[in-house]
Amino acid sequence: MPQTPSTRWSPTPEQLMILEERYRSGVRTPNASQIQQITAHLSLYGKIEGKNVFYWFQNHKARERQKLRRRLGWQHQLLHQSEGPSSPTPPLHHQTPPTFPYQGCFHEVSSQGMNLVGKLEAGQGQEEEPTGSNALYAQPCGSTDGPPCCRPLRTLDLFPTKSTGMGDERSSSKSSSCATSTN
Amino acid sequence: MPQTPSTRWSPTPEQLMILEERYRSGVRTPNASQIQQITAHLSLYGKIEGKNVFYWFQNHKARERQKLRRRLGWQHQLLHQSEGPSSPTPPLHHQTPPTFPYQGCFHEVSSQGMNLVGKLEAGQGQEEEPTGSNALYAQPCGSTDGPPCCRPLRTLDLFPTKSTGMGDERSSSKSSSCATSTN
DNA sequence: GCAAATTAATGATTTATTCAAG
DNA sequence: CTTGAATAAATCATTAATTTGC
Repeated sequence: MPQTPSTRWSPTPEQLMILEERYRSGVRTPNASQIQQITAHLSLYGKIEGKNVFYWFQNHKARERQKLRRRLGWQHQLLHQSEGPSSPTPPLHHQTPPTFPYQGCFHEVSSQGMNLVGKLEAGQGQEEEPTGSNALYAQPCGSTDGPPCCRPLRTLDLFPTKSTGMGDERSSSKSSSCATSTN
Repeated sequence: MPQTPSTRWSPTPEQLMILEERYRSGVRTPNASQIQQITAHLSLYGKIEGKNVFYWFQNHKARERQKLRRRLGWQHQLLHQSEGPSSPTPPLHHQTPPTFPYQGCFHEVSSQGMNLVGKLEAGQGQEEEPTGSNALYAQPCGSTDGPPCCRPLRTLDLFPTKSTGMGDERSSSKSSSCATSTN
């Protein structure tokens, strides 16, 4: 195939600039509306599709995260998201039916210093409430028009976004109506 | 700095790994025996007490739950968020069985060796703003662009799709309809 | 100086977890 | 208990840089 239709989108400097700007503005996972908007904007500078925008944000985020992790070494911090594939995931299923024996276990387990046993339980329940800021996320989906089979990702339309408080222009709107072509 | 006289326990990577492994294995609320066992195991990698294990599970569980709640929990909670004039009310058509999330802005994958037609949905991105502002997650549900979401499972004929008509078709091949109301 | 080959970036796909709902 | 929805991580594949040979 002499003609290799660019299968891959390549962002133009302008597009990249806009994307980065958006990113810096706080947009990490734009939702449909956001993506549409951004796509429309970017389209003025070159061919682009929503998925490109979506992917870009996804990859950018992931890679930034990756870099930071590697650089700073995410030793022991409050970062437990999922990490390594080191273990082959033992097929361990429910090992023990957790009933509820926390309290009891305490004095038994903790051998030394457990001064706050009493408050522990209580404190745990409340914990800290989320700050409340929310950002928008998008959910992508593509309709490959080739094979007659499209798994309709049913996503509920939501529009939570209540002004994250960042100065982003997040318009919360849903709108997800799409037409799947021949499936 | 010598030992960390921190009053707080900080899980080492190994410990965290083990804990997560246990969590993934299904342990949500370990009982005394479980905590003992886990604590013993973790103690090999660093100082730890049973309460730490207990707390970790409690917090982890709660946190995951909260996170999820933020993302998907608001479905029927704030379903009616007066969007006002511009916001398109959720096109909840009783007819449309599964909500269609993302529209397809996909085109055929003209790849030479791409024989994997089956597609799944793509994931989103997380957020890791180095700028300093941490954002929270919101509810996504967009459909402007989309990652691949076609899966050769069953030919489900979705509604005729209204294809609102997006004048934005710059791509010639793909015929995806991205119908989004002007938001 | 240019062009082919190699390497690095990064866009696009796939996979695996997780919690919630039916 | 099974299914649903959604992400983040991991991976694949292709384009862009860079290097190297002539």
